[in-house]
Amino acid sequence: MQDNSKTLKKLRTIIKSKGLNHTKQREIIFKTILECDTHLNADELYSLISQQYPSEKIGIATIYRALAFLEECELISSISLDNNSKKFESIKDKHHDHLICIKCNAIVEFLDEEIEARQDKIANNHGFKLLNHTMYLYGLCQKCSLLIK
Amino acid sequence: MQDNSKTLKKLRTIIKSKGLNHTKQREIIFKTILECDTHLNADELYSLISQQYPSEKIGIATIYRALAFLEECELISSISLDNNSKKFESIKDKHHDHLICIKCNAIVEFLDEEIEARQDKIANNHGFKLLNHTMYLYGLCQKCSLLIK
DNA sequence: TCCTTTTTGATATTAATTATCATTATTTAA
DNA sequence: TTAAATAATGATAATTAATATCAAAAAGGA
Repeated sequence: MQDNSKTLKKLRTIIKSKGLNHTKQREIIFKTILECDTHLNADELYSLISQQYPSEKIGIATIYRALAFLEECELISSISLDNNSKKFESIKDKHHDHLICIKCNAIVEFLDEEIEARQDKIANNHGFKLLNHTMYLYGLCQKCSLLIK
Repeated sequence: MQDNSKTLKKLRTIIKSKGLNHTKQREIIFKTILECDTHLNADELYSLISQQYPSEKIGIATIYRALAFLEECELISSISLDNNSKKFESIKDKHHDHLICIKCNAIVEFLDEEIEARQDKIANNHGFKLLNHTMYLYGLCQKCSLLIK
């Protein structure tokens, strides 16, 4: 079982530092994203929370608001996919890049030290101080590749 | 003045090979994307075409259909942006990645064969057939780096 | 507790995209 | 060239993700 108490405390600290209120809803939403090992969009998150916390009755608007807030605080990150919906994941994991199937939207996370090093070098060569990057590889996963042939 | 006749011919060939009909509308839409040097979304394309071909009265549904078709034929490519709209560009220019200064928004385009090769390898290792990718490196350019220190 | 401010939930609204369908255009074959 | 068959279009209805509105509820501080 994972321990997210530290990350949840971070959320509380950020909320307080902004002079905002801690709420059950924001905690549940963030906790659910932390505990989930796949990428979720707003609707999927709404369904999941409705199931796991049936007594809370958290509205879909609150989900959207919390997602925007958490992303602003850099506690979660999002990807815009081709099929018109944004998917979110927590930023507790180490940095990684994404391999995305354009057919079934399967997402594989990976990290390649060689590319990371090369990116640094490229930035340096252009006089840039590299701070961050995003890399998305789009293609067909094995299963979809076979279906198409 | 650029010459897109070859690319337009390619469109005709593809259409014929699929047993479909060549139409004025598809030609105008593709031609407009080819001639435009910025990224356009469906609505921007609709406005542009309405201005440039006022007598044609091409409907917005036709724009969407043509965009989906052209993308399927790999004659254009799209990016899903954060603000809920897809932007399109023609695939005539050589592929490149982007280095972006988060301070002054300067953009440097680059291509690194080593990374490209590595990306292919990574996709293969995960059973993916790589079709496309995007890579954005964010940082501070030399000038902004100095200003901040 | 009371007061002020924030947050929520229900729902209306907006905006991008897709579906429907009658009409028009294109292609092919006679 | 013309007729029949099929594909494509344009107008618009429908759908869907996301945002805005607003009264009611919850939080935090005095």
